[in-house]
Amino acid sequence: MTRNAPSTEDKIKEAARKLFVEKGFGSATTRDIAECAETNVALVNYYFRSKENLFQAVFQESFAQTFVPIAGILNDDLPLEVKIYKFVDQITDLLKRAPMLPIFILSEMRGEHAPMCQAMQQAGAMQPADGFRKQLEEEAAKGHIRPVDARQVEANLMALVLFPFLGMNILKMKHQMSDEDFSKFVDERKKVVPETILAYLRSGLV
Amino acid sequence: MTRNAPSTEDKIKEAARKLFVEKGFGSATTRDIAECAETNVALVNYYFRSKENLFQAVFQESFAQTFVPIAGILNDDLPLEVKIYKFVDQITDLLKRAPMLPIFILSEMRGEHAPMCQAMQQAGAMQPADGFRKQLEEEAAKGHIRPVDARQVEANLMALVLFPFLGMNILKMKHQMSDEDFSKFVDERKKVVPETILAYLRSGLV
DNA sequence: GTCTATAACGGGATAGAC
DNA sequence: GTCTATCCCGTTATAGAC
Repeated sequence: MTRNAPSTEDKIKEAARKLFVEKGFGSATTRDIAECAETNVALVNYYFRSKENLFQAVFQESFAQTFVPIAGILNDDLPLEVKIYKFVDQITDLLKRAPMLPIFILSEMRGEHAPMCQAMQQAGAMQPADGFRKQLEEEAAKGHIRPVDARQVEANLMALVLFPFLGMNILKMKHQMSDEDFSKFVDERKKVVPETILAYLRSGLV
Repeated sequence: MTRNAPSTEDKIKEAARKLFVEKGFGSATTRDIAECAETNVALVNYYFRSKENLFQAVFQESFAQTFVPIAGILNDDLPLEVKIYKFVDQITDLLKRAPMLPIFILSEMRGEHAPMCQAMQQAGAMQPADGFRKQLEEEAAKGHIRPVDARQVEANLMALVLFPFLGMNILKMKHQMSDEDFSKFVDERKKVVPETILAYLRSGLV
């Protein structure tokens, strides 16, 4: 089972992924995409019928690639502390390989494409992290952590992990970071972020 | 001193702000903008010479409106705990009035417009929060908090405050929030976020 | 300053040959 | 499946009358 040469369809989708993520739906053109895929516009429309269609395909894959693992780990059956470290570690590594995915998803999910949200909600791409909520309630009942709003804790986790990638350009500029500096910075956060979350959960206990 | 009717130039800039923020540079058209400002495309180019020019004007104002207050409060001369509460409170209220600003700024700061970053860096729009760093060092020396990397703490603060607005659509969808629910959610964060930051700073002290 | 009209170009999409 | 050529429309920008 050797690695096949990618089909034209795949090359187009890859090119589309690259350019949509980099420039957004409005600024990426089908001509760009065709050229980047080393074909022509006719083939783009042959395989995907329209730019909008191609975008939907790319967006949904990107969304699944990012947010399904997030919900997955949160609902895993693991001790709380282990889970939080695992979450930060794995999502950080995932994002280091695709740093523009979060800003792409969040920025395209407005304006004309805002209705997509609802569509994906119904497609079940967006599980409410119920397992995580229950776990927090149980730990609070046992007195291991203080009682908390699970939505707030989940938002904090997502915020702390995603933000450096969302604001990558600003961070690099502000602190004059090279790519390598940035990579170190987010690796350090594999320690900082879980400590932050756990300090909050454990604060105010008698 | 009564409220003057807005000049044509101001109406155009307002319309541009609305549409650029809502749809992004690529998807907003000068026709949209002209119509929204109740004029015509000729006047848009009369006042701003090009779409790109108009965009720059709008973007720089938006950037200053968002990130200058952030750096400002962090460098204020206030006790640490007071400052953190003030920061979260004021930035949250600011963003409640302009919830799309953060996603607009971060999403436009890529691709073709990425070079803008450097331009604004040099324009001094991006002070490194040096006062805040020194304050954290002093407090650590006094044993009030543990020794920390100021960049990480600053990133945490920004992340926790900005993220709900960056991910507004996802949050609302995920938790089935109305506008009012969302407003309550971010108001609750005026307590959660400072507690989170302070718990981290104070954790591990003997 | 403001308008109408139009130029000049680039965009998405398709027809039709191979 | 793949290509070239082309259509048609929307877009940015400008010319020129008022």
